[in-house]
Amino acid sequence: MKFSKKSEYGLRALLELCDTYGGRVLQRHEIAERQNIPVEFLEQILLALKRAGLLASRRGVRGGYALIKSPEEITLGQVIRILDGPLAPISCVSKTAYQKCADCPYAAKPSCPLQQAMGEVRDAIANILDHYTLSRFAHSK
Amino acid sequence: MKFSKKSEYGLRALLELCDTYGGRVLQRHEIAERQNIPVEFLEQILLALKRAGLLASRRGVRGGYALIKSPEEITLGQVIRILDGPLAPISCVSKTAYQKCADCPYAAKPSCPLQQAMGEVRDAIANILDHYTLSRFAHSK
DNA sequence: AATTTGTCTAGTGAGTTGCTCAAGATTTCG
DNA sequence: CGAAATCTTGAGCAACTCACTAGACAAATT
Repeated sequence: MKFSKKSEYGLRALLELCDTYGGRVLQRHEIAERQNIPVEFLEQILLALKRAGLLASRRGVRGGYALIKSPEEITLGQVIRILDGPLAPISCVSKTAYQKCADCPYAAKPSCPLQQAMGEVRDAIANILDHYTLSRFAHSK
Repeated sequence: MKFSKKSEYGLRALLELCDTYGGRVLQRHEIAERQNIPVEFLEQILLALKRAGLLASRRGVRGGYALIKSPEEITLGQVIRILDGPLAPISCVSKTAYQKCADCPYAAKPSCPLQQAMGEVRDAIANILDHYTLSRFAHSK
């Protein structure tokens, strides 16, 4: 039931990028050094965030990465879903990636007893993470 | 961010055992068949729950497993922690298995920005799962 | 003693995690 | 233009975890 290093690194990298939002770009090695993240691994993360539309990048000598959405628009939930997949603790209660359980004897019946509890957990997690924006961390370094 | 099959199977097995609580014992193959769980895998789960004090067992001809705590006393949180480990999404916010993050630059400083959010998530999950007892599912088959 | 159960330990194949490496594309600067 | 700096892409890999299997063993019942 843990988040991966990928999410953790991704969030820490975004915290750095928040601090220079609107200003200069940051290069991978700057972020990596400040946040203590293996640079090549960080790169994959930054690229995933770029493909998801959170970051822009420029190659070449004065290249680097920068946020293209404002910190108020980016939630922890978004970031974690990009890097770690759906938040739901079991897929039969996921809203973004629902899947019927294959082997559960309750799957066919009107209501699975576990589904209700797990649904509540999913909602609680999503409620927190989808309302936590990066701006809430700004300059809290 | 998912729970394992182990937890899911464990909870489903406990639902069966709730139904016969106070009455007869259930054998592994009965539970396995009804809940569609590979019997040898289920066994490991039942043994873990036994070692944790939730179940008793008897060997031999009329052997089997039975709950030794009442369904009101067993919470989903307990079960999941036994089978899946701590609930916290990152170990630096776990109450049952705290560990300082090694590489995080915020680890030393008074407050890590992510820790607050993750702590809230942990509390939300624990609040739900530690208050959901097995008795809430009884006879909802 | 034979059978039926649970107990324990180890193994195993597939997939994931966390990370590394190397070749290539793009931009800037001299 | 050419060299250097940077991002880009894709492959590879060791270690681990997950979900399960197998087999020898212990105890209870008949």
